[in-house]
Amino acid sequence: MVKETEETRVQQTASMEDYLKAIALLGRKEARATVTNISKLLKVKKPSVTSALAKLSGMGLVVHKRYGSVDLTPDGFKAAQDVYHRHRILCYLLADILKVDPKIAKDDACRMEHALSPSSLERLDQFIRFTRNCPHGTPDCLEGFNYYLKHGSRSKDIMFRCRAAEQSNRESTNGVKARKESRR
Amino acid sequence: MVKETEETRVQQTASMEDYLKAIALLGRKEARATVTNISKLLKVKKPSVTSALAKLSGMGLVVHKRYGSVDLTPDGFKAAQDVYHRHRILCYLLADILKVDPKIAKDDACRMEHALSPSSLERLDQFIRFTRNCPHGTPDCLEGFNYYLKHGSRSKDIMFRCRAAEQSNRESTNGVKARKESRR
DNA sequence: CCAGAAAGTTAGTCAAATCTAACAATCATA
DNA sequence: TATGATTGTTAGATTTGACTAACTTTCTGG
Repeated sequence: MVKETEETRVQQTASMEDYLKAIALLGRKEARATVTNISKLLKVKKPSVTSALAKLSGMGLVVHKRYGSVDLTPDGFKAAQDVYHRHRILCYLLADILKVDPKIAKDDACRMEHALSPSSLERLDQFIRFTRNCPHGTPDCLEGFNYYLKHGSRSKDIMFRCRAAEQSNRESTNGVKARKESRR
Repeated sequence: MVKETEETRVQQTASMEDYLKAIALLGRKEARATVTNISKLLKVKKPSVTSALAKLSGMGLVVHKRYGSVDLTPDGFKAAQDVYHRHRILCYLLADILKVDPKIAKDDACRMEHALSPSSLERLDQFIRFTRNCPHGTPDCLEGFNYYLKHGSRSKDIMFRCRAAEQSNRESTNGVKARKESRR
């Protein structure tokens, strides 16, 4: 018997993930998910959309009536949510924690979201939750970092609260990974 | 007159960046950068390497003597350094700060490195430097985060040092970016 | 030195994802 | 309700980056 939380999640290509995300986004606004709208949003030509929809239909992720409506199946919806979650998490890290310009943060997130593994996503999510659920507001670390960003050095005031603790600092990972396996 | 720091850096594709990184890596070891070695490292077949080298030659990033040596030009070296820097920064974030399994961290970094803009890289770099140059060791925030990761909740002890401070928390960025412009 | 092994290349194929041009369906309104 | 505009599709070309099969060059040990 198979676990019910079965993650049979077939890996989408970056392109297909973008289409799913766009469809989900348009679907929940006044703007309907149509070939033309998707085309405009992703800045691709309409035939590219038609062809992508055919592929996504084949994978059972959308239902596309010829000359008609475009809808996500439950699987498609889940997949889209998944991409969008990765997107939001990356965006938050970049824009809100690291103070990258929001537009650039969004663009980067749009590209990186296709490359984030579940494990990394999970940890990033935890980290963000950690920085947000401090009962007194901005945790020291972020406050300190914001100061550091602005002035180029640490605030003496914030700094002295820093504890002594050793950090094992391994220099590992030679930095190259097979192209083949790094595809999604 | 043009600025001398002219960043005429032509955007490489992810694939080309991988080749550059591999060549740089092999170049500075006992293992020479040869077609066969690059092929093994990136897990692609040799004809793919030959063809990539032809392209990189055309771009003036490597010098490849037929049946012979493979060397980075100064530009190629710079480009390779650049990719590798992005790689190390992402790896550090994932593995050392977020405590993602090193192998997974490396794989993720290998994919995300192609999508990180200079601005985000810069901020990430600053953040990491910030977490490392604390004169007393691990800054509170990381110490606190490590505790949080292990126990699922904050350490009361660490927490009370957290300052009150308001955080303006905008929910922005609708999360879709044109595919076209998100290519490199 | 020369024969087989190893390394590298060439030529041609394939798949993914885009594009353009031309056609077909639907809509909107006069 | 006809007709022009909008929307969507089909067919076919292009690009990128991989692959296989077959060939050529270089190296190496007897």
